[in-house]
Amino acid sequence: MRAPAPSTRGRAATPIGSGHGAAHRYPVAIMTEDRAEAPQVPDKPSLDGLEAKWDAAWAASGVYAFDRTAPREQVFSIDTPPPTVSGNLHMGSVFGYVQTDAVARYQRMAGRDVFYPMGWDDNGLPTERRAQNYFGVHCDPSLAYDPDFTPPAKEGLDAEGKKIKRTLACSRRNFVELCIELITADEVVFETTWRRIGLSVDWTLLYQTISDDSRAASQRGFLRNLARGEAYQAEAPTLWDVSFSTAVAQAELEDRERPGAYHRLAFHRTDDAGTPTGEDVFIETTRPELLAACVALVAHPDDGRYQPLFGETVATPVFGVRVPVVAHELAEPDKGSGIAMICTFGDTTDVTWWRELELPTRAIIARNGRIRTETPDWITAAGPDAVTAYEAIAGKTVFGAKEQMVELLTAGGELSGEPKPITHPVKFYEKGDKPLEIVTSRQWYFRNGGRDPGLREMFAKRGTELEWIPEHMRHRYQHWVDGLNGDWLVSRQRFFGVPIPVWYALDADGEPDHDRVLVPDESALPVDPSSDTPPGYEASQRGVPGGFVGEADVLDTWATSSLTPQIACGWGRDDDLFTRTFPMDLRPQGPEIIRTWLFDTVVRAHFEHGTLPWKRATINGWILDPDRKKMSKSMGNVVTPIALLERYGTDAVRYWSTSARPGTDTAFDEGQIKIGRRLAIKLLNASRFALNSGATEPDPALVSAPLDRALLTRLADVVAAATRAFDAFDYARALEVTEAFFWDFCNDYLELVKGRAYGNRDDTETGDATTAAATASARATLAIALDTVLRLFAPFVPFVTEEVWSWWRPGSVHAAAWPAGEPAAWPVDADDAVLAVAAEVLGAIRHAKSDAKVSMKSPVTTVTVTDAPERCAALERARADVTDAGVVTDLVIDAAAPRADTGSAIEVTLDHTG
RNA sequence: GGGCGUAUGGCUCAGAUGGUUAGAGCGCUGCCUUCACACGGCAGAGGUCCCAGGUUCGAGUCCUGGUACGCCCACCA
Repeated sequence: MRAPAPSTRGRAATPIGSGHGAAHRYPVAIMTEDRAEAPQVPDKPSLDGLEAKWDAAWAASGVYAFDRTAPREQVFSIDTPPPTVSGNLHMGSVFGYVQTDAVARYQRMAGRDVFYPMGWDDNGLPTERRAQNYFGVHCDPSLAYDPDFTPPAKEGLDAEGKKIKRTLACSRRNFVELCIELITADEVVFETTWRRIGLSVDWTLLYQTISDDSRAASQRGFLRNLARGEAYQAEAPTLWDVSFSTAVAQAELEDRERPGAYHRLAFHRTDDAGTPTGEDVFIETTRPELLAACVALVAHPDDGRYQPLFGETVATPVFGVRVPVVAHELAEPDKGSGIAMICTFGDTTDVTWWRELELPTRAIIARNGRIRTETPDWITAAGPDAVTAYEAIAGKTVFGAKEQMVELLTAGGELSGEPKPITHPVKFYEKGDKPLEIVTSRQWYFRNGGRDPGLREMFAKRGTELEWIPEHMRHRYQHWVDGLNGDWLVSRQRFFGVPIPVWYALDADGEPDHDRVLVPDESALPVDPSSDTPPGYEASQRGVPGGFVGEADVLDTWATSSLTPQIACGWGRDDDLFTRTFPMDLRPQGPEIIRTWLFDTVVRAHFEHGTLPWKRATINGWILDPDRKKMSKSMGNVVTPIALLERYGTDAVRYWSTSARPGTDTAFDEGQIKIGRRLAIKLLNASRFALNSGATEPDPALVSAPLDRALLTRLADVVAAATRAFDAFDYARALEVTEAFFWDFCNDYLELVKGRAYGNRDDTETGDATTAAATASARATLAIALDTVLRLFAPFVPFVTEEVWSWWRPGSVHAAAWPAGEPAAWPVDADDAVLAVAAEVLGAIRHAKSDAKVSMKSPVTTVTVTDAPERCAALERARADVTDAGVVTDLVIDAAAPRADTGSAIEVTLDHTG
């Protein structure tokens, strides 16, 4: 029987590396010679430089290239999260991406054609922000394009090398050009950085979310949604970030605890004629600056204290505007005074009340976050005092207006007591640093079930169809879907993004008619409505009565990101590729973007294709930030991935990442990285030893010694366990079982067979007439074990395994077959008792030597082993190996019942003569 | 306020369907300058398995109720 050839996959059979490992040499050549061509084992193997060497080799050989001819069932496609191009790499990214890469490498070795593209998420706010800081500019879309525009700064510094203080306005087109200039340079660096972590992505499939293809896909998706009625525009109160001057979606919110204060304000009851009766109603508010925007007071319908007031009107303090007192279940009797003022709009509850109670709109906050400067008519109607009061706050920031209002209230005796400081959650845009305001504006929305229970049910069902790893992560999806309270707002008043591909017809007065939406032909995509012309119009009609105007807004970055499966798989661009890769097999991602990226992607695929976008999602855990530990700041030793990669090597960092269970939060632990490095070094040295012992021919037919058969028995179990684990996407378990085997292999088996493998055992003394066969058995077993272990480790530590592989094996280990099927051809015994007992006895001998404080190499004249008969029999079959490894002259094996007190009785009598 | 997750030696973590003296690595201690590896090897010490009840012949493992931490969601008066 011959060794099954490691099946090197056709496309990857190209020799890689430097001059050895030629594919033609195997398996033919080794079968015709006594011994394979000598492996090229360095005298001093080292991890240094392996990353650069093998990254280049892999790129040259195309070992990770996707084979576009593979049928769908053979393909494993991965929807890699496109990282935001930021110039540096975060620990969390390394963590998650490496875990996915291990799965990808397993799938590839297991025979799947892995479609594993990478993308850069370069559209959107982060890039805008960086362009502003880097070039010292900001976008003013009202400006005309200046072809000769020169930004005032580079790297945030002006011509004299000083930090710029004020940014210079430029046109939208100039601004976009600068953004692209920035990311183009960054992405070159970024790719280099990312290649450093050894992802087996096919870099020729790299995409950008701002590229023409992505913009076309995003716009096509939008237009299809529009045609089917899944996209619509509406004038509605919208969460608004005042510093970025853009609307934001529910998914982009976060609460932050902020200090505030309850102000107790006196509203005045009036008689039918509007004359104050002298009775006051007190409400408590944290936002007195919105008093001018008050449209009603509200209390719970069952609240006896306020029931007499329902239907009455009261006069607001300071302004004297008359507002009704209304009832609504959302009002909480035990919060504050139990009655609240409704403003347009102080918070989202106000929006609910305003909508459900059909209250008027009296907005006073402008989009820049300041109080509107023109005096509103309802203030004017309230009289000259109200106007004077309003003028005192007009144009002020929210903060300034609040101070002013407190003064006015105090002056009028309408502020009861001192404001009571509290801490309360305030909504922020997750990327912003000022509280969100709510303004009314026309925006575009995608339906997502937030306002349609039937559709919400549909998306909930999609969530149950998806396979979640770990399983409990599906709750996060479910809760998000259950908690949706509005459709997905997708328009953004930003500049560097995918333009919403529509125009509006202008009426005879030159005003846009938003009901007459003009759309481009799909073949014209991508379009920019600010410079392109809608079908049926001339460019000269832009902005003139009867002509058209382009939509100025861009799409939410998630509106494009939610199409990454379509973008990567070539939807509408490469139908052949699309049918081979979509729906995808795997979406790996972080838990924090289930509500955005994952959910939105499900929504888009459902609308567009009527399917899930992928079969399953793996959700990685968090890294507990080292900043939370006391060390980093005070000690000043902030750890960056790059520094760790340089210090310990990529394989070591990958080892740490893949040690963490799927979906499990993990504390950053540099110690674990050191262990990874040690493992990599151990792989080099153990391999060197095995190969220098003549272990080059992994031929199971040569394996005869009981100890060797026992080792392969255990290895077969390890292969099976690792395969099972990987099939369940539990890479960490696969690593664990492989690693455990490897250390035992080094510490026990290697020591036991050392002498035999070298072939330096003396026939006359051992009385072993079959020394040659025994030596060949040891060597073959070492070769099989090494060959197998390298492949089992390859998904985790790709560099060191490839290095060792190149010493003696053809092709790339990453194109080699996963060894799942090979143990079937091994001479495997029913159990591994021989190895277990031999290792135990060797351990006992070591223990005795350690207690005696003598060298492990010091000779022992007599070792007496008393144990159960079957265990003694097993030991007998490895007698020579044990005496060799233990440097024992006389091994006495005494078959007896194990002693009651110790169970098994291995008794070692150390009788050393040195 | 609701949901999810986590709580195991100094540290980081394993411990399917409950079953002999609870495991690993790091760190610590002692020993071995061993010819693959001192970026090594051998050995040792170290644990009320968060708390309180319960089910069971038997619970780290199941149930109930707490506590602590993390994350997500929730209408910011």
